[in-house]
Amino acid sequence: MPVKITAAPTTPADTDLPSSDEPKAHQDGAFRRRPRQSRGHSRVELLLDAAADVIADSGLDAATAEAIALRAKTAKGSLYQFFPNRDAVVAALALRYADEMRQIHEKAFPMDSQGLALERLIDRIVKPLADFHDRNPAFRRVFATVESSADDMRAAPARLRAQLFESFVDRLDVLFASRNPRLPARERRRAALISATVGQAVLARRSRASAAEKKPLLAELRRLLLTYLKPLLDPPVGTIRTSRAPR
Amino acid sequence: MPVKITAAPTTPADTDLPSSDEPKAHQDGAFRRRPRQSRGHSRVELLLDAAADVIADSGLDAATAEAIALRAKTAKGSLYQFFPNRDAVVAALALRYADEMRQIHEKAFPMDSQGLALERLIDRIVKPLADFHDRNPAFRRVFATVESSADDMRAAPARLRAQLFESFVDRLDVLFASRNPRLPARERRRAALISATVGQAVLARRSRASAAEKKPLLAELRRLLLTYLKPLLDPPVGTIRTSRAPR
DNA sequence: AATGATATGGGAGGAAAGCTCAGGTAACAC
DNA sequence: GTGTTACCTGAGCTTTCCTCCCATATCATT
Repeated sequence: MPVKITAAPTTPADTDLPSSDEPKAHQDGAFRRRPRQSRGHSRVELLLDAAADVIADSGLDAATAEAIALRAKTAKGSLYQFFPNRDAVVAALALRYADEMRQIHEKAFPMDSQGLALERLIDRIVKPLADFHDRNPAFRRVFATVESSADDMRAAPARLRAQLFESFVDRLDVLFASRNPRLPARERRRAALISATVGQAVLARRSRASAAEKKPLLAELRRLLLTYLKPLLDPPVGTIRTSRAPR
Repeated sequence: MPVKITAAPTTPADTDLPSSDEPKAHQDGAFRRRPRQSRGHSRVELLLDAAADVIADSGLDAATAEAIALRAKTAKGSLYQFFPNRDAVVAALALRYADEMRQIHEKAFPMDSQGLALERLIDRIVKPLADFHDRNPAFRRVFATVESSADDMRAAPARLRAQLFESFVDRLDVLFASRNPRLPARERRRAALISATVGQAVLARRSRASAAEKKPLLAELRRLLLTYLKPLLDPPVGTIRTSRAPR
């Protein structure tokens, strides 16, 4: 359903506002008030889990404040205790996903890539991402939001996804550069972009496929990436696959 | 009874998608009342165009009945004259897209594929789809709706997209079979699925890319598909490179 | 030109979701 | 135990947007 948020009166009598220093950076806007007791922390986690469940089951639009609260076995009021509005819940969930995703990326890109066969390298990156999708069925949907949406809160997941994707492409770019320094930069980046796009798409499709098809689809993705990247990264001796200096 | 669902298109003789010569079988649900004067017809077109504009500019959620009517320089009441509800407008738009898309598919898959080089074949399919994306910036968004959504009307675009995708995969499947009859069916279908997924994803990304990158991205997609499909469709050794008369 | 059929526009009604608030309970510090 | 602060609750207020209605305007046909 179209959900527009209102300017939100925001006339809270006092609101322990900035007060002083703030080590937090981005999450400042995501919370109305940060939880201070363990009870509060776990409630927030509960709410995020509930949101993920609802979204996985019935889609983003079904994740109304009411539905989330209900699923979390709590009251709507509690939700608004910590979150300024409904979209902030989804944004926070997106943040949680993004964090985990970033960790996966961190791990998947080894320093010592040089020694690895391309095949192993692809495996090392693709596998944990597939697992992540399996573990988080709501992930795809949270980040399925499209870019525009003038609204700031609403656009948060899309922005986050763009960032995440960007940084992933950057990593690929660096990796490719280290494997084949003779590959021209533009071409290299394009290959990184394509690889990321393709990987994302096939993984998304895989997560909707029947259990029996999951493994073969993953294998096929590997093969696809391998045949695509091989000529770029492990070029046949003495040839560079570009227009310049064919030799 | 909203939009008719016919899964399993498989053969090239069905084309059961709504075409204007059918009185009121399928679109009965999509229209509250069909326009009978040219004025009404053009108003409907105007409304759909307006909806496409709004969606392209500000996303699906922004396309409220009010916003659409405003953009079309008409009144909400007129909208409800023809459409039973807001979602029906989007559904109708989706239908319009699906129609055009189907025509493109029709044209892109030639009967005489046998004689064509794989490279030309890919071109012939990919190019018109890229053009379509360029012509219809709202397309991606209309069909971006995720599958769930218990609502019948709401889910129409997603169903339509699934159908369209399915039929596209079917066509690829048939094409692949004719090019390499020795390819096992499951493997063949998987290749078709992957090809379609990948093509879709890269085209979607391309439509968001800068003007300068559009062409190279398309070229890269072609190369990707070529290297992926080559070993499957034009197997290196012991192949039957037949056009007809396989034996 | 008359007259019925069709189309238009704007506003009322109402449902659904967002959000608030006053009043309560739990946790923690002393 | 007492005080303070953090948290919880859920009925209800507000907003948004869908949908209906109907007076008025336009068309189409005799």
